[in-house]
Amino acid sequence: MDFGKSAELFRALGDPGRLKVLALLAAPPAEACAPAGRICACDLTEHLGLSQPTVSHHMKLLVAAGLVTATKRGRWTDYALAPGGLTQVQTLLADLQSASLGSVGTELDQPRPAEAS
Amino acid sequence: MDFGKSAELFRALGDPGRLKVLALLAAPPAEACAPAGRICACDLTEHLGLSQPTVSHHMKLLVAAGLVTATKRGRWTDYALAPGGLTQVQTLLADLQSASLGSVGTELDQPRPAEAS
DNA sequence: TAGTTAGATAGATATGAATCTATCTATGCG
DNA sequence: CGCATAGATAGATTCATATCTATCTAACTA
Repeated sequence: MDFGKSAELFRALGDPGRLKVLALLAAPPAEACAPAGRICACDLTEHLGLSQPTVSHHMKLLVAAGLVTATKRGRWTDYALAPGGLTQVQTLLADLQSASLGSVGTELDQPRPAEAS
Repeated sequence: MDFGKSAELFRALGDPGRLKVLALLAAPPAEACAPAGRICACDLTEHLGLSQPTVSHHMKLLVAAGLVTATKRGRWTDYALAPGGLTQVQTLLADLQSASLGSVGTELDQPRPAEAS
């Protein structure tokens, strides 16, 4: 298990707004803008009560974490749950719990610059 | 679903060192100090390669998150996985994925002081 | 083509978080 | 009881992160 990568994934889930996005995407409300099963970025600001750049920032993180997909549609961007994204998280948890981790002692990546100083 | 509380739980998992602790506790190595199935705080600094106060800080977060239990044994403190702790995380994920969330629109707690300003 | 709109990006700011040294408190031992 | 030890806490530092305003880029429309 790559603790560094896993930690990144959990950190992506560590914001209430981002959790709300995922919940919305799991059961997308019918909106006029987006095709069925997706949510248009233009609707997310109201759902989240945050400014447009903030929403964009959060979505960027979710996409980078592999939890969400973004599809451009002209001016619009539609977001959807990435297939297998949350399942990957569940797998990480299962692995963590079963400790099927091989040589645990050497698996801690050092992704932090501060540790290099 | 309480997104604020859930986010806290995921944030607790969002550090590679803390993930490593959980993995160690899932399959505790046989140490001279701790009783079987647990890990003594005195052994964690070496496992993690961090200073004692840093380890203490991390363990405090894991205990507060309900993922780990701490048991004083004289001068020593033994840590173990909290029963149902990681299972709770799995449940949150399952809930998130199945979107059995009731009225999603009102569930975002506002735990952040910055939002009050 | 000029103007409008959607959404990403840049930059600033305030807050949060990981890490360390130093210190304190509790426990154990001679 | 004085000293040693374990581990929590305090404080400082550095880096990360959430949020906003402003701006840019791409797409659309008249």
